[in-house]
Amino acid sequence: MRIATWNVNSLKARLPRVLAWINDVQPDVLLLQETKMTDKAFPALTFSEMGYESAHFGQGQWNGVAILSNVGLTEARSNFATGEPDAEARIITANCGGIKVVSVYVPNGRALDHEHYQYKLRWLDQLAAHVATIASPTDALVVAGDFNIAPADIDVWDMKALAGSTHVSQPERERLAALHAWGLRDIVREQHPEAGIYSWWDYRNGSFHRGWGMRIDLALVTECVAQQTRWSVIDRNARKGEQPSDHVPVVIEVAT
DNA sequence: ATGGTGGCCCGGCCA
Repeated sequence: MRIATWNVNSLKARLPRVLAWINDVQPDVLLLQETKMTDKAFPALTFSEMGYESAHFGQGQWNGVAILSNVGLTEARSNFATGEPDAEARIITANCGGIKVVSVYVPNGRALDHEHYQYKLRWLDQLAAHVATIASPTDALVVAGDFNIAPADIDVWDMKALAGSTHVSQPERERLAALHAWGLRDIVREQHPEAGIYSWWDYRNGSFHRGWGMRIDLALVTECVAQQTRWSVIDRNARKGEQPSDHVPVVIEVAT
């Protein structure tokens, strides 16, 4: 089963590229983030014609997450399964072909001294609670999306340039470590220990061509999924050409 | 590095 995650930065603006990418890569399950549209505007029929069932948790102008699947899609659930429902559309869960998948769009945080950063940390705590509520570490589970966290220094182009900013701070990295302690593994990093593999580059300053990127889009998997992951890739080519998202897809191939 | 792009929807917010 081929499972992918992609922050598309507006599904409306990105639809031609998303459809072309699906035809090219043929994912079985595709997790989307930042659709930036209402549920009514979500092109479910277009995906249906391509053989995918879908579930969308939209908000409109901002955020919005979705799951597409051609191996079945049941028990779709928007928002957190426990605690206070989040006010924003950032997480959706479903069962797809025997694997439970969660599409997440973690808050950006903006700045360490910003109120939004505290929201990010609280949101990550809620994510940990959500995961523990919907699954156990022995289940087949994939939690993937835009985490807005670079797990380690190797995941950014220059730590000096990012000193004191979000995405690399210790408190958010500790939240990620808590997910690992529960039983989720960063399978892409395990399979690709080298430096310089990024999933996001700023639109500004020619960051992509300068290699100024970060690996902030993650596919976290439980042990049984990790053992079955044949290969994984960050599809850097998706950042090239006309009207790219600033993020690229992350793909894992899981034997079933 | 800190706003030079790009998305939302039409001046400013957000990433």
